[in-house]
Amino acid sequence: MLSKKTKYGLKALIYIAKHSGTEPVLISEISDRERIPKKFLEAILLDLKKFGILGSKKGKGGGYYLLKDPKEISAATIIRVLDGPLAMLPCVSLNYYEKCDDCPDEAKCNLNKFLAQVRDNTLSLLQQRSLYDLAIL
Amino acid sequence: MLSKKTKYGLKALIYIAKHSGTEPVLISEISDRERIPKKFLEAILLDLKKFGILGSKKGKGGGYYLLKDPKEISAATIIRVLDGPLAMLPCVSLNYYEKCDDCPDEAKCNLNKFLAQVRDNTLSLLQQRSLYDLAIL
DNA sequence: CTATTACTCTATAAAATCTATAGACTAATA
DNA sequence: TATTAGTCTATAGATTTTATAGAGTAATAG
Repeated sequence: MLSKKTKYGLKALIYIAKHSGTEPVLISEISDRERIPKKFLEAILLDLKKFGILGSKKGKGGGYYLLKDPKEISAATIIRVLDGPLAMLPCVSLNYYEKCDDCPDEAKCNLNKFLAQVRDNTLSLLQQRSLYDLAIL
Repeated sequence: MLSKKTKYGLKALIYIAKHSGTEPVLISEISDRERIPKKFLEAILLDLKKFGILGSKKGKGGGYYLLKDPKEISAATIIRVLDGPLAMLPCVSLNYYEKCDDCPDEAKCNLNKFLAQVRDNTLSLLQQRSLYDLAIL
């Protein structure tokens, strides 16, 4: 399951994508409309900024805005940034790989082989869906 | 990510499937061979028993054994029993459905539509893979 | 019938992660 | 220079995860 953080982050990005105009979008607006705790949302948007998905501007007329074309931001990227690995185990993660303590030989591990298939299967869908797709869906 | 509980449970089931003979398989044998903490494994196997996947026998010559043909036990079922919902959010879960507090209209929620696709995509793979497949993979 | 074996049940608890909230601070604009 | 709006640091309650301990119960062998 996705964490609330990730769910909130996805909703916020979709909201920003839908409301991208000349002006940046306010945290408080997103918080109100999407019913996301404001302080929590601040932290989430900051994460998305650190990763280079969002930009921000302070003061009046400020807010958050997308740094890239929504078509260039994949669902896989967003979920990875907010939720961490997509893979079901660290030993099959492409971006957060870690060896299992208990596994003597990964190449012979049936679970590893199976979960690598699951990863490929999930990834193929999440990589081809962009924020643009999510916003118009 | 899957919990260690689920990972251990899957490994244990694969081990039992591979070593199904006339005699049940000992907890301590699985624990030793698969390097799973014994007391933790006891609890996990008990869960799998409560759900009807495993049977057990006490005393000498006792242990755990599969109650069904490994071909009849899907990966989806195992993961649901041990890890809970496969869906990325409760609002798209078939077996553990729960409405979002913050969502005024699920039918109009883009995230809901998208994650329902992800669920179908994952499910189609997990349901067609059986414990038999995992054990021979 | 009793010793041994092996699963069962209840309780407990440390550690990690998740879900926030508070408040002072900084930058931008009018 | 007042107001607006994002930034940063700290903290903290709740929940979940990952176990461990130990007494109890059922089955078998001899």
